[in-house]
Amino acid sequence: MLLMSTIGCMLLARMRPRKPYHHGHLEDTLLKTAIQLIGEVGPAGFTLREVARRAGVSHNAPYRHFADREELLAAVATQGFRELTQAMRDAAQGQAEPLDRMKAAELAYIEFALRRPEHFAVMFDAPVAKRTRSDQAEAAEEAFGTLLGLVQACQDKRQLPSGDTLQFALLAWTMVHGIAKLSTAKRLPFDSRAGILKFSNFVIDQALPTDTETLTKRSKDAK
Amino acid sequence: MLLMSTIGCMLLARMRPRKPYHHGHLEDTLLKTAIQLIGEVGPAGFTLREVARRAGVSHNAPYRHFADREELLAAVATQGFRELTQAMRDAAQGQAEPLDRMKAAELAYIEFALRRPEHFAVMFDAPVAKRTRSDQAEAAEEAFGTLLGLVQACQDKRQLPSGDTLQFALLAWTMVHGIAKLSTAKRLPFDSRAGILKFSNFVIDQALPTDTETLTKRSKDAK
DNA sequence: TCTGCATGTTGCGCGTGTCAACATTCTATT
DNA sequence: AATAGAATGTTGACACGCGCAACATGCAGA
Repeated sequence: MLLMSTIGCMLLARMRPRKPYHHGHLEDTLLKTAIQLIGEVGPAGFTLREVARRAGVSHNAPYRHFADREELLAAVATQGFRELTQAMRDAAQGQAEPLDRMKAAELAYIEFALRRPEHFAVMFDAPVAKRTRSDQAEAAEEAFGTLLGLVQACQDKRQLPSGDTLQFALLAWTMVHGIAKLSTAKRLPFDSRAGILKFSNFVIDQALPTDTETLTKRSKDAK
Repeated sequence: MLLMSTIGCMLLARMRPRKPYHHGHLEDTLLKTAIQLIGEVGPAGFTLREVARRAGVSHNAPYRHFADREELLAAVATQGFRELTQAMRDAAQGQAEPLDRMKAAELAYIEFALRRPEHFAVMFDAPVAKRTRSDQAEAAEEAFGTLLGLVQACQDKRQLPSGDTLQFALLAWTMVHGIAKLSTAKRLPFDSRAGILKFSNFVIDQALPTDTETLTKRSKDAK
Protein backbone atom coordinates (compact mmCIF):
# COMPACT_ATOMS: atom_id res chain seq x y z
CA MET A 1 0.00 0.00 0.00
CA LEU A 2 2.58 2.47 1.10
CA LEU A 3 4.83 0.69 -1.37
CA MET A 4 2.33 1.19 -4.18
CA SER A 5 1.90 4.89 -3.57
CA THR A 6 5.65 5.23 -3.45
CA ILE A 7 5.95 3.46 -6.79
CA GLY A 8 3.28 5.72 -8.14
CA CYS A 9 5.26 8.67 -7.04
CA MET A 10 8.34 7.34 -8.74
CA LEU A 11 6.49 6.75 -11.97
CA LEU A 12 5.11 10.23 -11.94
CA ALA A 13 8.61 11.47 -11.35
CA ARG A 14 9.84 9.51 -14.37
CA MET A 15 11.48 6.81 -12.33
CA ARG A 16 13.68 9.30 -10.55
CA PRO A 17 13.73 8.20 -6.91
CA ARG A 18 12.42 11.20 -5.03
CA LYS A 19 14.03 12.58 -1.96
CA PRO A 20 11.62 12.23 0.92
CA TYR A 21 10.15 15.50 2.12
CA HIS A 22 11.03 14.68 5.68
CA HIS A 23 14.66 14.15 6.42
CA GLY A 24 14.30 11.85 9.35
CA HIS A 25 17.36 12.60 11.46
CA LEU A 26 17.85 16.21 10.58
CA GLU A 27 18.71 17.40 14.05
CA ASP A 28 21.51 14.87 14.42
CA THR A 29 22.69 15.50 10.90
CA LEU A 30 22.79 19.23 11.48
CA LEU A 31 24.80 18.82 14.63
CA LYS A 32 27.31 16.51 13.03
CA THR A 33 27.55 18.63 9.93
CA ALA A 34 28.04 21.74 12.05
CA ILE A 35 30.86 20.10 13.98
CA GLN A 36 32.57 19.07 10.79
CA LEU A 37 32.10 22.47 9.18
CA ILE A 38 33.52 24.24 12.20
CA GLY A 39 36.49 21.93 12.05
CA GLU A 40 37.06 23.07 8.49
CA VAL A 41 36.41 26.79 8.58
CA GLY A 42 36.43 27.70 12.24
CA PRO A 43 33.73 29.34 14.30
CA ALA A 44 33.96 32.58 12.34
CA GLY A 45 33.46 31.01 8.95
CA PHE A 46 30.67 28.84 10.26
CA THR A 47 27.37 29.52 8.59
CA LEU A 48 23.87 28.24 9.19
CA ARG A 49 23.16 28.24 5.49
CA GLU A 50 26.24 26.20 4.67
CA VAL A 51 25.25 23.65 7.27
CA ALA A 52 21.83 23.44 5.66
CA ARG A 53 23.37 23.05 2.21
CA ARG A 54 25.62 20.24 3.36
CA ALA A 55 22.71 18.52 5.03
CA GLY A 56 20.88 18.75 1.70
CA VAL A 57 18.09 20.79 3.12
CA SER A 58 16.67 24.26 2.61
CA HIS A 59 18.29 27.21 4.27
CA ASN A 60 15.51 27.55 6.80
CA ALA A 61 15.07 23.96 7.82
CA PRO A 62 17.53 24.25 10.72
CA TYR A 63 15.20 26.71 12.41
CA ARG A 64 12.80 23.86 13.11
CA HIS A 65 15.42 22.38 15.40
CA PHE A 66 17.49 25.30 16.64
CA ALA A 67 16.16 28.70 17.56
CA ASP A 68 19.06 30.46 15.91
CA ARG A 69 22.70 30.20 14.97
CA GLU A 70 23.79 30.59 18.56
CA GLU A 71 21.72 27.68 19.69
CA LEU A 72 23.28 25.36 17.15
CA LEU A 73 26.70 26.53 18.28
CA ALA A 74 25.67 25.89 21.86
CA ALA A 75 24.71 22.35 20.90
CA VAL A 76 28.09 21.93 19.22
CA ALA A 77 29.75 23.09 22.43
CA THR A 78 27.69 20.70 24.51
CA GLN A 79 28.71 17.81 22.32
CA GLY A 80 32.30 18.97 22.64
CA PHE A 81 32.13 18.79 26.41
CA ARG A 82 30.77 15.27 26.21
CA GLU A 83 33.59 14.16 23.96
CA LEU A 84 36.13 15.91 26.14
CA THR A 85 34.80 14.08 29.17
CA GLN A 86 35.06 10.80 27.33
CA ALA A 87 38.60 11.53 26.21
CA MET A 88 39.67 12.28 29.77
CA ARG A 89 38.02 9.18 31.12
CA ASP A 90 39.55 6.97 28.46
CA ALA A 91 42.97 8.38 29.19
CA ALA A 92 42.61 7.90 32.92
CA GLN A 93 41.46 4.36 32.46
CA GLY A 94 44.82 3.42 30.97
CA GLN A 95 46.65 4.12 34.22
CA ALA A 96 46.72 2.38 37.55
CA GLU A 97 47.96 4.94 40.05
CA PRO A 98 45.61 7.80 40.86
CA LEU A 99 48.27 10.39 40.17
CA ASP A 100 49.03 8.89 36.79
CA ARG A 101 45.34 8.74 36.04
CA MET A 102 44.98 12.40 36.80
CA LYS A 103 47.97 13.38 34.72
CA ALA A 104 46.76 11.28 31.83
CA ALA A 105 43.42 13.03 31.96
CA GLU A 106 45.09 16.41 32.00
CA LEU A 107 47.16 15.54 28.98
CA ALA A 108 44.04 14.25 27.28
CA TYR A 109 42.46 17.65 27.82
CA ILE A 110 45.34 19.32 26.07
CA GLU A 111 45.39 16.77 23.29
CA PHE A 112 41.70 17.26 22.70
CA ALA A 113 42.29 20.97 22.24
CA LEU A 114 45.16 20.30 19.87
CA ARG A 115 43.16 17.78 17.90
CA ARG A 116 40.03 19.90 17.58
CA PRO A 117 41.09 23.48 18.12
CA GLU A 118 38.03 25.02 16.46
CA HIS A 119 35.62 22.86 18.36
CA PHE A 120 37.46 23.65 21.55
CA ALA A 121 37.18 27.35 20.75
CA VAL A 122 33.42 27.09 20.35
CA MET A 123 33.19 25.48 23.76
CA PHE A 124 34.92 28.30 25.57
CA ASP A 125 34.81 31.39 23.42
CA ALA A 126 31.10 31.43 22.83
CA PRO A 127 29.33 34.54 24.08
CA VAL A 128 28.35 34.01 27.64
CA ALA A 129 24.78 35.17 27.25
CA LYS A 130 23.34 32.19 25.44
CA ARG A 131 25.04 29.73 27.71
CA THR A 132 21.99 29.62 29.91
CA ARG A 133 21.41 26.41 28.04
CA SER A 134 21.33 24.10 30.97
CA ASP A 135 22.40 20.98 29.12
CA GLN A 136 25.65 22.64 28.17
CA ALA A 137 26.30 23.74 31.71
CA GLU A 138 25.61 20.18 32.70
CA ALA A 139 28.00 18.71 30.15
CA ALA A 140 30.69 21.18 31.17
CA GLU A 141 30.08 20.34 34.79
CA GLU A 142 30.54 16.69 34.04
CA ALA A 143 33.86 17.34 32.33
CA PHE A 144 35.12 19.25 35.31
CA GLY A 145 33.63 16.71 37.66
CA THR A 146 35.73 14.04 36.02
CA LEU A 147 38.86 15.97 36.82
CA LEU A 148 37.62 16.67 40.31
CA GLY A 149 37.07 12.99 40.92
CA LEU A 150 40.59 12.15 39.81
CA VAL A 151 42.04 14.76 42.15
CA GLN A 152 39.96 13.41 44.98
CA ALA A 153 41.27 9.93 44.30
CA CYS A 154 44.82 11.23 44.51
CA GLN A 155 44.12 12.81 47.84
CA ASP A 156 42.47 9.66 49.12
CA LYS A 157 45.63 7.72 48.36
CA ARG A 158 47.83 10.48 49.78
CA GLN A 159 49.32 11.16 46.37
CA LEU A 160 48.30 14.74 46.62
CA PRO A 161 48.22 16.94 49.70
CA SER A 162 44.93 16.75 51.47
CA GLY A 163 43.09 20.00 51.54
CA ASP A 164 40.62 21.86 49.43
CA THR A 165 39.91 19.38 46.67
CA LEU A 166 38.05 21.92 44.62
CA GLN A 167 40.95 24.32 44.61
CA PHE A 168 43.38 21.66 43.46
CA ALA A 169 41.06 20.58 40.70
CA LEU A 170 40.61 24.16 39.60
CA LEU A 171 44.35 24.61 39.66
CA ALA A 172 44.79 21.62 37.40
CA TRP A 173 42.06 22.83 35.13
CA THR A 174 43.35 26.35 34.73
CA MET A 175 46.81 25.02 33.97
CA VAL A 176 45.81 22.69 31.22
CA HIS A 177 43.37 25.22 29.91
CA GLY A 178 46.05 27.87 29.72
CA ILE A 179 48.32 25.54 27.81
CA ALA A 180 45.51 24.46 25.52
CA LYS A 181 44.42 28.00 24.75
CA LEU A 182 47.87 29.42 24.17
CA SER A 183 48.80 26.41 22.07
CA THR A 184 45.81 26.64 19.79
CA ALA A 185 46.38 30.37 19.51
CA LYS A 186 49.89 29.52 18.39
CA ARG A 187 51.34 31.71 21.06
CA LEU A 188 53.70 29.14 22.51
CA PRO A 189 57.16 28.69 21.04
CA PHE A 190 56.58 25.03 20.28
CA ASP A 191 55.84 23.93 16.79
CA SER A 192 55.33 20.22 17.30
CA ARG A 193 52.68 18.42 19.26
CA ALA A 194 55.47 16.58 21.05
CA GLY A 195 57.04 19.82 22.18
CA ILE A 196 53.78 21.04 23.62
CA LEU A 197 53.17 17.80 25.46
CA LYS A 198 56.66 17.81 26.88
CA PHE A 199 56.09 21.28 28.20
CA SER A 200 52.73 20.19 29.54
CA ASN A 201 54.39 17.47 31.56
CA PHE A 202 56.80 19.99 32.99
CA VAL A 203 53.96 22.28 34.01
CA ILE A 204 51.91 19.54 35.57
CA ASP A 205 54.80 18.16 37.55
CA GLN A 206 55.84 21.58 38.67
CA ALA A 207 52.45 22.59 39.98
CA LEU A 208 51.38 19.23 41.38
CA PRO A 209 54.50 17.76 42.93
CA THR A 210 54.44 14.03 43.30
CA ASP A 211 57.33 13.35 45.62
CA THR A 212 56.43 12.66 49.19
CA GLU A 213 59.14 14.88 50.58
CA THR A 214 57.58 17.97 49.12
CA LEU A 215 54.18 16.70 50.10
CA THR A 216 55.03 16.42 53.74
CA LYS A 217 56.87 19.69 53.63
CA ARG A 218 53.87 21.44 52.24
CA SER A 219 51.44 19.92 54.61
CA LYS A 220 53.63 21.22 57.41
CA ASP A 221 53.58 24.66 55.79
CA ALA A 222 49.85 24.60 55.67
CA LYS A 223 49.68 24.45 59.45
CA MET B 1 43.23 83.20 2.05
CA LEU B 2 42.43 79.75 3.30
CA LEU B 3 40.33 81.51 5.91
CA MET B 4 38.35 83.35 3.26
CA SER B 5 37.55 80.28 1.27
CA THR B 6 36.48 78.60 4.45
CA ILE B 7 34.18 81.48 5.26
CA GLY B 8 32.84 81.33 1.73
CA CYS B 9 32.07 77.73 2.26
CA MET B 10 30.24 78.47 5.45
CA LEU B 11 28.17 81.16 3.81
CA LEU B 12 27.22 78.85 1.00
CA ALA B 13 26.23 76.32 3.61
CA ARG B 14 24.01 78.92 5.25
CA MET B 15 26.35 79.55 8.17
CA ARG B 16 26.29 75.92 9.14
CA PRO B 17 29.90 75.06 9.99
CA ARG B 18 30.75 72.35 7.54
CA LYS B 19 32.50 69.18 8.51
CA PRO B 20 35.84 69.06 6.75
CA TYR B 21 36.03 66.48 4.02
CA HIS B 22 39.21 65.09 5.49
CA HIS B 23 38.98 63.80 8.99
CA GLY B 24 42.53 64.36 10.07
CA HIS B 25 43.12 61.61 12.62
CA LEU B 26 40.83 59.00 11.23
CA GLU B 27 43.12 56.05 11.74
CA ASP B 28 43.57 56.82 15.43
CA THR B 29 39.91 57.59 15.83
CA LEU B 30 38.93 54.32 14.19
CA LEU B 31 41.22 52.35 16.44
CA LYS B 32 39.93 54.01 19.60
CA THR B 33 36.34 53.73 18.48
CA ALA B 34 36.84 50.08 17.64
CA ILE B 35 38.29 49.35 21.06
CA GLN B 36 35.38 51.04 22.73
CA LEU B 37 32.81 49.31 20.53
CA ILE B 38 34.32 45.93 21.21
CA GLY B 39 34.14 46.67 24.88
CA GLU B 40 30.44 47.27 24.49
CA VAL B 41 29.28 44.55 22.12
CA GLY B 42 32.12 42.06 22.06
CA PRO B 43 34.10 40.78 19.12
CA ALA B 44 31.08 39.10 17.59
CA GLY B 45 28.89 42.18 17.56
CA PHE B 46 31.74 44.30 16.33
CA THR B 47 31.04 45.84 12.96
CA LEU B 48 33.18 47.87 10.63
CA ARG B 49 30.21 49.95 9.66
CA GLU B 50 29.29 50.78 13.21
CA VAL B 51 32.82 51.94 13.84
CA ALA B 52 32.56 54.16 10.80
CA ARG B 53 29.22 55.53 11.98
CA ARG B 54 30.58 56.36 15.40
CA ALA B 55 33.59 58.01 13.86
CA GLY B 56 31.18 60.11 11.82
CA VAL B 57 32.48 58.87 8.55
CA SER B 58 31.13 56.92 5.62
CA HIS B 59 30.97 53.15 5.75
CA ASN B 60 33.90 52.74 3.41
CA ALA B 61 36.32 55.27 4.84
CA PRO B 62 37.95 52.70 7.12
CA TYR B 63 39.16 50.81 4.09
CA ARG B 64 41.63 53.60 3.39
CA HIS B 65 43.39 52.70 6.62
CA PHE B 66 42.70 49.02 7.16
CA ALA B 67 42.59 46.40 4.46
CA ASP B 68 39.56 44.74 5.99
CA ARG B 69 37.74 44.03 9.20
CA GLU B 70 40.38 41.56 10.30
CA GLU B 71 43.13 44.09 10.00
CA LEU B 72 41.35 46.56 12.23
CA LEU B 73 40.81 43.81 14.75
CA ALA B 74 44.49 42.97 14.51
CA ALA B 75 45.32 46.58 15.29
CA VAL B 76 42.98 46.43 18.27
CA ALA B 77 44.81 43.35 19.48
CA THR B 78 48.17 44.99 19.03
CA GLN B 79 47.07 47.95 21.10
CA GLY B 80 45.78 45.51 23.69
CA PHE B 81 49.19 43.90 24.01
CA ARG B 82 50.79 47.28 24.50
CA GLU B 83 48.38 48.16 27.28
CA LEU B 84 48.82 44.75 28.85
CA THR B 85 52.57 45.23 28.87
CA GLN B 86 52.15 48.61 30.50
CA ALA B 87 49.80 47.23 33.13
CA MET B 88 52.26 44.50 34.04
CA ARG B 89 55.16 46.93 34.25
CA ASP B 90 53.21 49.35 36.38
CA ALA B 91 52.24 46.58 38.75
CA ALA B 92 55.79 45.28 39.02
CA GLN B 93 57.10 48.75 39.70
CA GLY B 94 55.13 48.91 42.92
CA GLN B 95 57.10 46.08 44.48
CA ALA B 96 60.65 45.81 45.72
CA GLU B 97 61.46 42.11 45.79
CA PRO B 98 61.78 40.36 42.42
CA LEU B 99 59.37 37.64 43.43
CA ASP B 100 56.78 40.17 44.50
CA ARG B 101 57.32 42.07 41.28
CA MET B 102 56.69 38.95 39.27
CA LYS B 103 53.57 38.06 41.20
CA ALA B 104 52.23 41.56 40.89
CA ALA B 105 52.72 41.41 37.14
CA GLU B 106 50.93 38.08 36.97
CA LEU B 107 48.00 39.45 38.90
CA ALA B 108 47.99 42.49 36.63
CA TYR B 109 47.66 40.15 33.67
CA ILE B 110 44.58 38.58 35.20
CA GLU B 111 43.14 41.90 36.20
CA PHE B 112 43.58 43.22 32.71
CA ALA B 113 41.57 40.31 31.38
CA LEU B 114 38.87 40.88 33.97
CA ARG B 115 38.75 44.59 33.27
CA ARG B 116 38.65 44.28 29.49
CA PRO B 117 37.39 40.78 28.72
CA GLU B 118 36.31 41.53 25.16
CA HIS B 119 39.53 43.24 24.29
CA PHE B 120 41.43 40.36 25.81
CA ALA B 121 39.41 37.96 23.70
CA VAL B 122 40.33 39.79 20.52
CA MET B 123 43.98 39.51 21.42
CA PHE B 124 43.93 35.75 21.74
CA ASP B 125 40.91 34.38 19.94
CA ALA B 126 41.53 36.04 16.61
CA PRO B 127 41.97 33.67 13.71
CA VAL B 128 45.59 32.76 13.46
CA ALA B 129 45.89 33.41 9.76
CA LYS B 130 45.89 37.18 9.74
CA ARG B 131 48.29 37.40 12.62
CA THR B 132 51.18 37.56 10.22
CA ARG B 133 50.98 41.22 11.15
CA SER B 134 54.46 41.64 12.45
CA ASP B 135 53.73 44.56 14.72
CA GLN B 136 51.24 42.48 16.64
CA ALA B 137 53.70 39.65 17.04
CA GLU B 138 56.17 42.24 18.27
CA ALA B 139 53.76 43.72 20.80
CA ALA B 140 52.85 40.26 22.06
CA GLU B 141 56.51 39.40 22.28
CA GLU B 142 57.13 42.46 24.37
CA ALA B 143 54.36 41.51 26.78
CA PHE B 144 55.82 38.08 27.25
CA GLY B 145 59.31 39.52 27.40
CA THR B 146 58.24 41.59 30.36
CA LEU B 147 57.24 38.49 32.23
CA LEU B 148 60.38 36.72 31.15
CA GLY B 149 62.50 39.53 32.51
CA LEU B 150 60.77 39.39 35.86
CA VAL B 151 61.34 35.65 36.09
CA GLN B 152 64.98 36.12 35.20
CA ALA B 153 65.31 38.70 37.96
CA CYS B 154 63.90 36.21 40.43
CA GLN B 155 66.40 33.63 39.38
CA ASP B 156 69.24 36.12 39.60
CA LYS B 157 68.34 36.79 43.21
CA ARG B 158 67.83 33.10 43.94
CA GLN B 159 64.15 33.64 44.58
CA LEU B 160 63.31 31.09 41.96
CA PRO B 161 65.18 27.90 41.16
CA SER B 162 67.80 28.46 38.54
CA GLY B 163 67.16 26.57 35.38
CA ASP B 164 65.39 27.07 32.12
CA THR B 165 64.14 30.63 32.44
CA LEU B 166 61.97 30.35 29.39
CA GLN B 167 60.15 27.36 30.76
CA PHE B 168 59.41 29.07 34.03
CA ALA B 169 58.14 32.15 32.28
CA LEU B 170 55.95 30.03 30.04
CA LEU B 171 54.67 28.22 33.09
CA ALA B 172 53.71 31.49 34.71
CA TRP B 173 52.11 32.70 31.52
CA THR B 174 50.01 29.61 30.91
CA MET B 175 48.78 29.70 34.48
CA VAL B 176 47.61 33.26 34.47
CA HIS B 177 46.24 32.83 30.98
CA GLY B 178 44.25 29.82 32.03
CA ILE B 179 42.77 31.71 34.95
CA ALA B 180 42.07 34.74 32.79
CA LYS B 181 40.38 32.74 30.07
CA LEU B 182 38.26 30.59 32.31
CA SER B 183 37.30 33.61 34.38
CA THR B 184 36.16 35.69 31.44
CA ALA B 185 34.32 32.67 30.10
CA LYS B 186 32.57 32.53 33.47
CA ARG B 187 33.59 28.95 33.93
CA LEU B 188 35.09 29.38 37.36
CA PRO B 189 32.92 29.10 40.46
CA PHE B 190 33.84 32.58 41.63
CA ASP B 191 31.47 35.42 41.17
CA SER B 192 33.51 38.27 42.57
CA ARG B 193 36.71 39.78 41.34
CA ALA B 194 38.11 39.28 44.83
CA GLY B 195 37.37 35.58 44.74
CA ILE B 196 39.16 35.18 41.45
CA LEU B 197 42.20 37.07 42.67
CA LYS B 198 42.35 35.04 45.85
CA PHE B 199 42.32 31.88 43.79
CA SER B 200 44.96 33.38 41.53
CA ASN B 201 47.23 33.91 44.49
CA PHE B 202 46.76 30.32 45.48
CA VAL B 203 47.64 29.10 42.02
CA ILE B 204 50.70 31.30 41.71
CA ASP B 205 52.06 30.31 45.09
CA GLN B 206 51.38 26.69 44.43
CA ALA B 207 53.20 26.56 41.14
CA LEU B 208 56.03 28.93 41.97
CA PRO B 209 56.99 28.20 45.55
CA THR B 210 58.72 31.01 47.32
CA ASP B 211 60.13 29.40 50.40
CA THR B 212 63.80 28.62 50.36
CA GLU B 213 63.35 25.14 51.77
CA THR B 214 61.44 23.98 48.77
CA LEU B 215 63.84 25.82 46.54
CA THR B 216 66.86 24.02 47.84
CA LYS B 217 65.00 20.77 47.84
CA ARG B 218 64.07 21.18 44.22
CA SER B 219 67.49 22.21 43.11
CA LYS B 220 68.77 19.02 44.72
CA ASP B 221 66.13 17.04 42.85
CA ALA B 222 67.27 18.54 39.61
CA LYS B 223 70.68 16.95 40.00
C1' DT C 1 48.94 77.15 -11.34
C1' DC C 2 48.40 72.54 -12.26
C1' DT C 3 48.81 67.74 -11.59
C1' DG C 4 49.13 63.47 -8.97
C1' DC C 5 48.05 61.20 -4.78
C1' DA C 6 45.88 60.42 -0.43
C1' DT C 7 41.57 60.43 1.62
C1' DG C 8 36.58 60.20 1.88
C1' DT C 9 31.82 59.16 -0.43
C1' DT C 10 28.18 56.91 -3.03
C1' DG C 11 26.34 52.93 -4.96
C1' DC C 12 26.35 48.20 -5.84
C1' DG C 13 26.53 42.87 -5.63
C1' DC C 14 26.74 39.12 -2.74
C1' DG C 15 26.07 36.33 1.27
C1' DT C 16 23.98 35.66 5.83
C1' DG C 17 20.41 35.59 9.70
C1' DT C 18 15.81 35.53 10.49
C1' DC C 19 10.77 36.25 9.91
C1' DA C 20 6.27 35.05 7.62
C1' DA C 21 3.52 32.33 4.75
C1' DC C 22 2.87 28.14 2.59
C1' DA C 23 3.46 22.87 1.56
C1' DT C 24 3.97 18.23 2.95
C1' DT C 25 3.99 14.46 6.03
C1' DC C 26 3.09 12.13 10.41
C1' DT C 27 0.05 11.02 14.41
C1' DA C 28 -3.68 10.55 17.04
C1' DT C 29 -8.45 10.54 17.80
C1' DT C 30 -12.74 9.39 16.34
C1' DA D 1 -10.43 4.38 7.65
C1' DA D 2 -10.92 9.52 7.79
C1' DT D 3 -9.50 13.61 9.12
C1' DA D 4 -7.72 17.43 12.06
C1' DG D 5 -3.75 19.24 13.99
C1' DA D 6 1.07 19.10 15.04
C1' DA D 7 5.81 18.54 13.05
C1' DT D 8 8.72 19.30 9.68
C1' DG D 9 10.46 21.39 5.42
C1' DT D 10 10.27 25.08 1.56
C1' DT D 11 9.92 29.57 -0.69
C1' DG D 12 10.24 34.33 -0.57
C1' DA D 13 11.33 38.57 1.48
C1' DC D 14 13.89 42.03 4.23
C1' DA D 15 17.66 44.12 6.70
C1' DC D 16 22.32 44.25 7.36
C1' DG D 17 27.33 43.68 6.94
C1' DC D 18 31.52 43.03 3.85
C1' DG D 19 34.10 44.59 0.34
C1' DC D 20 34.63 46.30 -4.76
C1' DA D 21 34.44 50.14 -8.18
C1' DA D 22 33.76 54.58 -9.55
C1' DC D 23 33.66 59.16 -8.26
C1' DA D 24 34.60 63.58 -5.31
C1' DT D 25 37.50 66.36 -2.56
C1' DG D 26 41.54 68.31 -0.70
C1' DC D 27 46.60 68.56 -0.21
C1' DA D 28 51.44 69.01 -1.72
C1' DG D 29 54.99 69.50 -4.71
C1' DA D 30 56.74 70.73 -9.50
